[in-house]
Amino acid sequence: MHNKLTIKDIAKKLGVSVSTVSRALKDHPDISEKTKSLIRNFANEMNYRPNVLALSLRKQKSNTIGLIIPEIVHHFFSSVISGIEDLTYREGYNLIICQSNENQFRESTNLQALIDHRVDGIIISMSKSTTNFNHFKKAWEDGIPMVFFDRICDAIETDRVVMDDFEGGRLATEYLIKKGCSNILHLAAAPNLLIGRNRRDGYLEALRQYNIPIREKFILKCDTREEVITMQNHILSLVPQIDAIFAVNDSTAIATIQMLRRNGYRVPEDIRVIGFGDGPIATIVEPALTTVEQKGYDMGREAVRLLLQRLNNPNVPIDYQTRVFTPTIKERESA
Amino acid sequence: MHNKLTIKDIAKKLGVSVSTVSRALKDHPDISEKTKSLIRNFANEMNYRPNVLALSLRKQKSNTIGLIIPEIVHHFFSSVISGIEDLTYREGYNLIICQSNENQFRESTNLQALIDHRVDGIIISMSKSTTNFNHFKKAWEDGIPMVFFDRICDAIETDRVVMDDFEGGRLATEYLIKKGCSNILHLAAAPNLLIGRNRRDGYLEALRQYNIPIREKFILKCDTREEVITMQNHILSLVPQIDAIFAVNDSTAIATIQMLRRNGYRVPEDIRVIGFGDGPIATIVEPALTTVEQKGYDMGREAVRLLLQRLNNPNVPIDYQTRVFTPTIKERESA
DNA sequence: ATGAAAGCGCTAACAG
DNA sequence: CTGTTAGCGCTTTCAT
Repeated sequence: MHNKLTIKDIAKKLGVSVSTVSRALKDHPDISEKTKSLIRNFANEMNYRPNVLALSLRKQKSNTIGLIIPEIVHHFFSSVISGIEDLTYREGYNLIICQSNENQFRESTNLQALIDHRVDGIIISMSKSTTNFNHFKKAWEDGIPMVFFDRICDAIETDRVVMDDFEGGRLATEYLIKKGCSNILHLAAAPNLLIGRNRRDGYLEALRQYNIPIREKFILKCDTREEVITMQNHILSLVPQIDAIFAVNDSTAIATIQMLRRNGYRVPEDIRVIGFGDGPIATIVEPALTTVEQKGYDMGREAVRLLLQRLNNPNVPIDYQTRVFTPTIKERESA
Repeated sequence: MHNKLTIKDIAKKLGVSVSTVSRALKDHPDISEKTKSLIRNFANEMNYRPNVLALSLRKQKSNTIGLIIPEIVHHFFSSVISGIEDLTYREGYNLIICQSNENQFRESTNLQALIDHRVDGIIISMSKSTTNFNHFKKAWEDGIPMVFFDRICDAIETDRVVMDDFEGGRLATEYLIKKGCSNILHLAAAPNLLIGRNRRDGYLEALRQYNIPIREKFILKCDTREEVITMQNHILSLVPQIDAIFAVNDSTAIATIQMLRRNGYRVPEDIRVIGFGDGPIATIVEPALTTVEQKGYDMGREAVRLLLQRLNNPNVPIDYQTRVFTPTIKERESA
């Protein structure tokens, strides 16, 4: 059963003290080469492995970082995880992943669990349903390093990694305008999500820049495939007045395109459609989706980098930083 | 900084011994209701949280389960993770996730890291490139509970959760045959992957069952979108002789459909195409993909269930079990 | 009903 | 150069 060999066992077997073993194993200069190699060889042969738990307890540092993510089954988030995992692995950290399922209670439980596990730092993307930030505030007051990404919490100051959603929204809209569109419908996210607000504000800004009147009826809360179906009639009723659609995410954009085509409209000839995200679905649909590119993998790595910077310089106060990833348009066929 | 309150602090503050605090906190019958509530209330007020690390060290049990997965950015795997995460969360376990990136060395390092962390059990889906199983064997000999899912390792005996890929392949092929096809091309996975072999064998079995001659040239190693593009000419050269295609996974199926359509073939009228997996891309493509349904989320939960069954009955020897998820055809438009 | 003390595996003063 | 000792925070006999 399990690898039970401890440094105590080694010490006994070799007739030395535990501290000598401990030191030899970590190449302490005080130990003679002779004893070192003796101990080292023996440890290797016996396949000795230090007990990480004991180490963490002793050092008050678990060498683990925690991650709270709304949904794992989501291309953007899974790419972020992938980026995070790659870098933490390389740096010798472990990763504990929690899923909030877009639920505030669970998010708060997860946070507590990670703190209980004495993780060295936490990377978070906030749940959609979170409106109360006390759990974050408490963690912040406890002094545990946190970096938020994508869905940041503006109620507390931390390191952040974000897309410039405003610029993304502006860019997408400008792209449509430059293609000659001026009646642009925006399928928007729920207004309580900062990220959705920013994309919408970018949309508004582009309109303003090009002196295009803003019409409230051209902004619809509709950010899922299902919602497109539910709101089909409403959207269709607006279609005769519009020449383009900017959807807040790819799946909404794609659902819209399909709905449009089923109803006899051509994309992009009749209506241009642009999405946001650039997940795997963007390229396998026809027409291929023009969309705003979102670099999940890189954002994940950057989040880890910010965190490590803090963990590696525990006593140096570092100003909170915000890394902004400026999006680009991924030009394909739908717009 | 961090929550530093320990049971020792509480003991001192309240003028009792640490053991009394420890017992009170876990509702030991020996402690009087009075002291219990005294300690309890104080602990609550002071927001006491036990140190999980110390607990794990003491109990020789980390209450954590480990997961090694080839790639997180993959719909099937991320659904499995989601299922695993949901259940482990509910059962009060933590989850450490590692990504092997389809690389044997990294898989083996991950495994060692998890063991070092004294995880209570490990859930694994094997990397594609793994051909040497010593790391698994070693872990197995150490007695650490493992459950393999999907990409199982048949070199060692463990609990397993699998799709009946054979039946899936048979079903898919039979479906095509019943639609009147008899010249069915199979786009297969690399032969060293059990899962791919099984799907292929199912294909062969269906052919046999319906007395359709097996032609080697109708089995191509081609299991990615990229490979479809690379092999485009070869596939196209076979198309005049065939009336259907069974692809080993959805993305290959979809890439094939698109390639076919670009070359003037209609799907399903000229060629029927069926996939395997039923990821999110299956429904957003046109024609919607008929495919074999794979229940990642449920498989994830089942893997956890098997593991917990072992963890909760540590001294009861339980026969290794294999849970088989029988697939069904998800009928849509492409076949 | 409560306390003292040992120990989980390891590190790091402090001695010699 | 090496050993002794005191913890890290918690549980658990064994006393009382």
